[in-house]
Amino acid sequence: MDSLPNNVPDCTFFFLAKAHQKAHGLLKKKLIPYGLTNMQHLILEGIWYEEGATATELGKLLILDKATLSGIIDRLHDGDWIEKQPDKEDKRVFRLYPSDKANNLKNELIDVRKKGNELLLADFTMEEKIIFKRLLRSLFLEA
Amino acid sequence: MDSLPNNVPDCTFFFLAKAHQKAHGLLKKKLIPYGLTNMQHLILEGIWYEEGATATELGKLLILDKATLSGIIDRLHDGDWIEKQPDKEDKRVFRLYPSDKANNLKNELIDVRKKGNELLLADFTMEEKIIFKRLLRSLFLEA
DNA sequence: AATTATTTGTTCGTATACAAAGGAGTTTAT
DNA sequence: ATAAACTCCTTTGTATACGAACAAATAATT
Repeated sequence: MDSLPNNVPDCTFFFLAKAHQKAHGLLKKKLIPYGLTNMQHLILEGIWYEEGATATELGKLLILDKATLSGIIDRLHDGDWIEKQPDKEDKRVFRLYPSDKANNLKNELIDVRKKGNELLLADFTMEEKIIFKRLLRSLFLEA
Repeated sequence: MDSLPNNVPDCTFFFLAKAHQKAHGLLKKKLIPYGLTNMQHLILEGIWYEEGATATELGKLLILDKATLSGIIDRLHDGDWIEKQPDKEDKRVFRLYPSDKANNLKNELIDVRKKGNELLLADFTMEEKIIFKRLLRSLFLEA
Protein backbone atom coordinates (compact mmCIF):
# COMPACT_ATOMS: atom_id res chain seq x y z
CA MET A 1 0.00 0.00 0.00
CA ASP A 2 1.26 3.38 -0.97
CA SER A 3 1.09 5.75 1.95
CA LEU A 4 1.05 8.71 -0.40
CA PRO A 5 -2.39 9.99 -1.34
CA ASN A 6 -3.53 10.89 -4.81
CA ASN A 7 -3.52 14.63 -4.34
CA VAL A 8 -0.21 15.12 -2.62
CA PRO A 9 1.75 12.59 -4.61
CA ASP A 10 1.89 13.67 -8.21
CA CYS A 11 3.90 16.70 -7.18
CA THR A 12 7.37 17.18 -8.55
CA PHE A 13 8.12 19.75 -5.86
CA PHE A 14 7.47 17.12 -3.27
CA PHE A 15 9.32 14.37 -5.09
CA LEU A 16 12.33 16.57 -5.59
CA ALA A 17 12.32 17.66 -1.97
CA LYS A 18 12.14 14.08 -0.75
CA ALA A 19 14.72 12.74 -3.18
CA HIS A 20 17.01 15.53 -2.12
CA GLN A 21 16.25 14.87 1.51
CA LYS A 22 17.21 11.24 1.08
CA ALA A 23 20.38 11.98 -0.88
CA HIS A 24 21.38 14.63 1.61
CA GLY A 25 20.89 12.29 4.52
CA LEU A 26 22.91 9.56 2.84
CA LEU A 27 25.94 11.75 2.20
CA LYS A 28 25.61 13.41 5.57
CA LYS A 29 26.17 10.11 7.35
CA LYS A 30 29.23 9.36 5.26
CA LEU A 31 30.74 12.72 6.13
CA ILE A 32 30.15 12.70 9.85
CA PRO A 33 33.44 10.89 10.56
CA TYR A 34 35.26 13.78 8.92
CA GLY A 35 33.42 16.52 10.74
CA LEU A 36 32.28 17.99 7.45
CA THR A 37 28.76 18.90 6.42
CA ASN A 38 27.51 18.29 2.90
CA MET A 39 27.80 21.93 1.99
CA GLN A 40 31.26 22.26 3.47
CA HIS A 41 32.31 19.25 1.43
CA LEU A 42 30.83 20.76 -1.71
CA ILE A 43 32.63 24.06 -1.23
CA LEU A 44 35.85 22.25 -0.49
CA GLU A 45 35.59 20.31 -3.73
CA GLY A 46 34.85 23.54 -5.52
CA ILE A 47 38.04 25.01 -4.10
CA TRP A 48 40.00 21.97 -5.22
CA TYR A 49 38.63 22.48 -8.66
CA GLU A 50 39.40 26.20 -8.68
CA GLU A 51 42.19 26.84 -6.23
CA GLY A 52 42.42 30.50 -5.38
CA ALA A 53 38.81 31.15 -6.24
CA THR A 54 36.98 33.99 -4.55
CA ALA A 55 33.71 33.59 -2.72
CA THR A 56 31.88 35.18 -5.61
CA GLU A 57 33.47 32.81 -8.11
CA LEU A 58 32.54 29.82 -6.00
CA GLY A 59 29.04 31.12 -5.66
CA LYS A 60 28.67 31.26 -9.43
CA LEU A 61 30.24 27.86 -9.95
CA LEU A 62 28.12 26.13 -7.35
CA ILE A 63 25.05 28.31 -7.63
CA LEU A 64 25.07 29.45 -4.06
CA ASP A 65 23.88 32.61 -2.41
CA LYS A 66 26.76 34.71 -1.12
CA ALA A 67 25.12 35.08 2.25
CA THR A 68 24.99 31.31 2.54
CA LEU A 69 28.55 30.93 1.32
CA SER A 70 29.83 33.42 3.86
CA GLY A 71 28.95 31.22 6.79
CA ILE A 72 30.13 27.99 5.20
CA ILE A 73 33.48 29.50 4.34
CA ASP A 74 33.79 30.73 7.91
CA ARG A 75 33.25 27.26 9.29
CA LEU A 76 35.56 25.65 6.75
CA HIS A 77 38.18 28.13 7.88
CA ASP A 78 37.48 27.54 11.55
CA GLY A 79 37.86 23.81 10.96
CA ASP A 80 41.22 24.38 9.27
CA TRP A 81 40.02 23.02 5.93
CA ILE A 82 40.86 26.12 3.92
CA GLU A 83 43.10 29.17 3.95
CA LYS A 84 42.12 32.70 3.07
CA GLN A 85 44.67 34.79 1.18
CA PRO A 86 43.86 38.47 0.72
CA ASP A 87 43.90 39.50 -2.92
CA LYS A 88 46.60 42.05 -3.65
CA GLU A 89 44.73 43.87 -6.36
CA ASP A 90 41.29 43.99 -4.84
CA LYS A 91 41.13 44.71 -1.14
CA ARG A 92 37.55 43.55 -0.90
CA VAL A 93 38.46 40.04 -1.97
CA PHE A 94 40.27 37.05 -0.51
CA ARG A 95 41.21 33.94 -2.38
CA LEU A 96 40.55 30.48 -1.04
CA TYR A 97 42.96 27.55 -0.91
CA PRO A 98 42.69 24.06 0.57
CA SER A 99 44.71 23.50 3.73
CA ASP A 100 47.28 20.73 4.17
CA LYS A 101 44.76 18.91 6.29
CA ALA A 102 42.30 19.05 3.42
CA ASN A 103 44.80 17.99 0.80
CA ASN A 104 45.83 15.00 2.86
CA LEU A 105 42.24 13.80 2.77
CA LYS A 106 41.47 14.94 -0.75
CA ASN A 107 41.32 11.57 -2.48
CA GLU A 108 39.46 10.03 0.40
CA LEU A 109 36.89 12.79 0.59
CA ILE A 110 36.23 12.81 -3.14
CA ASP A 111 35.90 9.07 -3.02
CA VAL A 112 33.30 9.31 -0.28
CA ARG A 113 31.17 11.42 -2.54
CA LYS A 114 31.65 9.17 -5.56
CA LYS A 115 30.81 6.06 -3.59
CA GLY A 116 27.84 7.86 -2.14
CA ASN A 117 26.60 8.67 -5.60
CA GLU A 118 26.86 5.06 -6.63
CA LEU A 119 25.05 3.92 -3.53
CA LEU A 120 22.30 6.47 -4.06
CA LEU A 121 21.53 5.20 -7.55
CA ALA A 122 22.39 1.56 -6.87
CA ASP A 123 18.89 0.37 -7.73
CA PHE A 124 18.78 2.21 -11.04
CA THR A 125 19.77 0.60 -14.29
CA MET A 126 22.62 2.17 -16.19
CA GLU A 127 20.14 3.73 -18.56
CA GLU A 128 18.04 5.11 -15.75
CA LYS A 129 21.10 6.67 -14.14
CA ILE A 130 21.98 8.46 -17.34
CA ILE A 131 18.47 9.66 -18.02
CA PHE A 132 17.95 10.73 -14.44
CA LYS A 133 21.08 12.84 -14.35
CA ARG A 134 20.34 14.31 -17.72
CA LEU A 135 16.86 15.38 -16.67
CA LEU A 136 18.02 16.78 -13.34
CA ARG A 137 20.73 18.68 -15.10
CA SER A 138 18.48 20.12 -17.75
CA LEU A 139 15.98 21.09 -15.10
CA PHE A 140 18.26 23.35 -13.12
CA LEU A 141 20.28 24.56 -16.09
CA GLU A 142 17.20 25.81 -17.90
CA ALA A 143 16.88 29.52 -18.31
CA MET B 1 30.05 26.48 -22.77
CA ASP B 2 29.12 24.64 -19.66
CA SER B 3 30.33 26.44 -16.57
CA LEU B 4 30.32 23.20 -14.61
CA PRO B 5 33.63 21.37 -14.49
CA ASN B 6 34.15 17.69 -15.08
CA ASN B 7 34.75 16.75 -11.48
CA VAL B 8 31.96 18.58 -9.78
CA PRO B 9 29.31 17.93 -12.37
CA ASP B 10 28.64 14.23 -12.59
CA CYS B 11 27.33 14.31 -9.06
CA THR B 12 23.77 13.35 -8.39
CA PHE B 13 23.93 14.95 -4.95
CA PHE B 14 24.71 18.23 -6.59
CA PHE B 15 22.17 17.85 -9.37
CA LEU B 16 19.46 16.95 -6.90
CA ALA B 17 20.35 19.87 -4.66
CA LYS B 18 20.28 22.31 -7.56
CA ALA B 19 17.11 20.93 -9.10
CA HIS B 20 15.47 21.17 -5.71
CA GLN B 21 16.84 24.65 -5.21
CA LYS B 22 15.34 25.74 -8.50
CA ALA B 23 11.98 24.11 -7.87
CA HIS B 24 11.85 25.53 -4.37
CA GLY B 25 12.62 29.02 -5.60
CA LEU B 26 9.95 28.79 -8.28
CA LEU B 27 7.18 27.79 -5.90
CA LYS B 28 8.40 30.20 -3.28
CA LYS B 29 7.77 33.15 -5.56
CA LYS B 30 4.28 31.94 -6.38
CA LEU B 31 3.45 31.68 -2.69
CA ILE B 32 4.77 35.03 -1.54
CA PRO B 33 1.48 36.82 -2.30
CA TYR B 34 -0.24 34.48 0.13
CA GLY B 35 2.29 34.86 2.91
CA LEU B 36 2.92 31.12 2.89
CA THR B 37 6.24 29.35 2.68
CA ASN B 38 6.66 26.18 0.65
CA MET B 39 6.68 24.02 3.73
CA GLN B 40 3.68 25.74 5.22
CA HIS B 41 1.83 25.16 1.96
CA LEU B 42 2.85 21.50 1.97
CA ILE B 43 1.64 20.94 5.52
CA LEU B 44 -1.57 22.75 4.75
CA GLU B 45 -2.24 20.48 1.79
CA GLY B 46 -1.44 17.52 4.00
CA ILE B 47 -4.05 18.70 6.46
CA TRP B 48 -6.59 19.10 3.67
CA TYR B 49 -5.90 15.55 2.68
CA GLU B 50 -6.14 14.25 6.23
CA GLU B 51 -8.25 16.65 8.23
CA GLY B 52 -7.83 16.08 11.92
CA ALA B 53 -4.41 14.54 11.51
CA THR B 54 -1.91 14.77 14.33
CA ALA B 55 1.58 16.14 13.94
CA THR B 56 2.99 12.64 14.02
CA GLU B 57 0.62 11.47 11.30
CA LEU B 58 1.54 14.40 9.11
CA GLY B 59 5.18 13.73 9.73
CA LYS B 60 4.81 10.18 8.47
CA LEU B 61 2.72 11.20 5.50
CA LEU B 62 5.06 13.94 4.38
CA ILE B 63 8.29 12.42 5.66
CA LEU B 64 9.12 15.28 7.95
CA ASP B 65 11.03 15.44 11.19
CA LYS B 66 8.76 16.24 14.10
CA ALA B 67 11.09 18.95 15.32
CA THR B 68 10.77 20.63 11.93
CA LEU B 69 7.02 20.14 11.89
CA SER B 70 6.61 21.70 15.30
CA GLY B 71 7.77 25.10 14.14
CA ILE B 72 5.89 25.01 10.86
CA ILE B 73 2.66 24.12 12.61
CA ASP B 74 3.24 26.98 15.02
CA ARG B 75 3.58 29.47 12.22
CA LEU B 76 0.60 28.06 10.33
CA HIS B 77 -1.37 28.54 13.50
CA ASP B 78 -0.02 32.03 14.10
CA GLY B 79 -1.03 32.93 10.55
CA ASP B 80 -4.53 31.65 11.15
CA TRP B 81 -4.23 28.93 8.52
CA ILE B 82 -5.03 26.04 10.82
CA GLU B 83 -6.79 25.23 14.08
CA LYS B 84 -5.53 22.97 16.81
CA GLN B 85 -8.09 20.81 18.59
CA PRO B 86 -6.91 18.91 21.63
CA ASP B 87 -7.56 15.19 21.33
CA LYS B 88 -9.98 13.99 23.97
CA GLU B 89 -8.50 10.54 24.32
CA ASP B 90 -4.83 11.37 24.28
CA LYS B 91 -3.78 14.48 26.15
CA ARG B 92 -0.42 14.59 24.41
CA VAL B 93 -1.99 15.06 21.03
CA PHE B 94 -3.86 17.78 19.19
CA ARG B 95 -5.59 17.37 15.87
CA LEU B 96 -5.14 19.81 13.03
CA TYR B 97 -7.84 21.36 10.87
CA PRO B 98 -7.74 23.98 8.14
CA SER B 99 -9.15 27.38 9.11
CA ASP B 100 -11.91 29.17 7.24
CA LYS B 101 -9.30 31.47 5.81
CA ALA B 102 -7.46 28.43 4.45
CA ASN B 103 -10.57 26.78 3.07
CA ASN B 104 -11.55 29.95 1.25
CA LEU B 105 -8.26 29.80 -0.59
CA LYS B 106 -8.07 26.04 -0.92
CA ASN B 107 -8.71 25.70 -4.64
CA GLU B 108 -6.53 28.66 -5.44
CA LEU B 109 -3.63 27.43 -3.35
CA ILE B 110 -3.74 23.94 -4.75
CA ASP B 111 -3.89 25.40 -8.21
CA VAL B 112 -0.79 27.46 -7.54
CA ARG B 113 1.11 24.28 -6.81
CA LYS B 114 -0.27 22.44 -9.83
CA LYS B 115 0.54 25.30 -12.18
CA GLY B 116 3.95 25.53 -10.59
CA ASN B 117 4.56 21.88 -11.30
CA GLU B 118 3.62 22.34 -14.92
CA LEU B 119 5.85 25.36 -15.24
CA LEU B 120 8.75 23.54 -13.64
CA LEU B 121 8.62 20.72 -16.18
CA ALA B 122 7.44 22.83 -19.09
CA ASP B 123 10.50 22.01 -21.17
CA PHE B 124 10.18 18.27 -20.66
CA THR B 125 8.34 16.04 -23.08
CA MET B 126 5.41 14.11 -21.74
CA GLU B 127 7.52 11.00 -21.63
CA GLU B 128 10.33 12.76 -19.78
CA LYS B 129 7.89 14.06 -17.20
CA ILE B 130 6.63 10.57 -16.52
CA ILE B 131 10.07 9.01 -16.33
CA PHE B 132 11.44 11.82 -14.21
CA LYS B 133 8.70 11.54 -11.63
CA ARG B 134 8.94 7.78 -11.61
CA LEU B 135 12.68 7.88 -10.96
CA LEU B 136 12.41 10.56 -8.28
CA ARG B 137 9.69 8.60 -6.62
CA SER B 138 11.53 5.30 -6.67
CA LEU B 139 14.62 7.04 -5.34
CA PHE B 140 13.11 8.30 -2.13
CA LEU B 141 10.73 5.40 -1.67
CA GLU B 142 13.53 2.85 -1.77
CA ALA B 143 14.26 1.04 1.44
C1' DA C 1 39.30 64.58 -10.36
C1' DA C 2 34.84 64.25 -8.10
C1' DT C 3 30.48 62.06 -8.11
C1' DT C 4 27.83 58.11 -8.99
C1' DA C 5 27.10 53.31 -9.79
C1' DT C 6 28.51 48.71 -9.06
C1' DT C 7 30.70 44.95 -6.78
C1' DT C 8 32.39 42.11 -2.76
C1' DG C 9 31.72 40.21 1.45
C1' DT C 10 29.28 40.56 6.05
C1' DT C 11 25.41 40.86 9.03
C1' DC C 12 20.52 40.47 10.21
C1' DG C 13 16.03 38.35 10.25
C1' DT C 14 13.17 34.47 9.20
C1' DA C 15 12.40 29.68 7.95
C1' DT C 16 13.66 25.21 7.31
C1' DA C 17 16.31 20.54 8.74
C1' DC C 18 17.50 17.48 12.14
C1' DA C 19 20.01 15.31 16.22
C1' DA C 20 19.45 15.20 21.04
C1' DA C 21 17.33 15.86 25.28
C1' DG C 22 13.32 16.92 28.14
C1' DG C 23 8.46 16.86 30.04
C1' DA C 24 4.03 14.98 30.10
C1' DG C 25 1.05 11.22 28.98
C1' DT C 26 0.15 6.36 27.77
C1' DT C 27 1.07 1.50 27.43
C1' DT C 28 3.28 -2.70 28.81
C1' DA C 29 4.99 -6.00 31.80
C1' DT C 30 5.27 -7.88 36.13
C1' DA D 1 -1.34 -1.37 40.63
C1' DT D 2 3.24 0.23 39.69
C1' DA D 3 7.64 0.64 37.62
C1' DA D 4 9.70 0.43 33.06
C1' DA D 5 9.23 1.34 28.31
C1' DC D 6 7.38 3.97 24.87
C1' DT D 7 5.08 8.00 22.43
C1' DC D 8 3.97 12.72 21.39
C1' DC D 9 5.35 17.23 21.22
C1' DT D 10 8.55 20.94 22.48
C1' DT D 11 12.95 22.99 23.03
C1' DT D 12 17.87 23.62 22.17
C1' DG D 13 21.86 23.90 19.30
C1' DT D 14 24.02 23.91 14.81
C1' DA D 15 23.90 24.46 9.81
C1' DT D 16 21.94 25.74 5.76
C1' DA D 17 18.99 29.14 2.50
C1' DC D 18 18.12 33.59 1.06
C1' DG D 19 16.20 38.47 0.84
C1' DA D 20 17.63 42.89 2.46
C1' DA D 21 20.54 46.27 4.17
C1' DC D 22 25.52 47.76 4.78
C1' DA D 23 30.38 49.14 4.76
C1' DA D 24 34.36 49.15 2.06
C1' DA D 25 36.38 49.19 -2.30
C1' DT D 26 36.49 49.53 -7.26
C1' DA D 27 34.71 50.99 -11.72
C1' DA D 28 32.23 54.09 -14.62
C1' DT D 29 30.66 58.62 -15.90
C1' DT D 30 30.79 63.23 -16.51
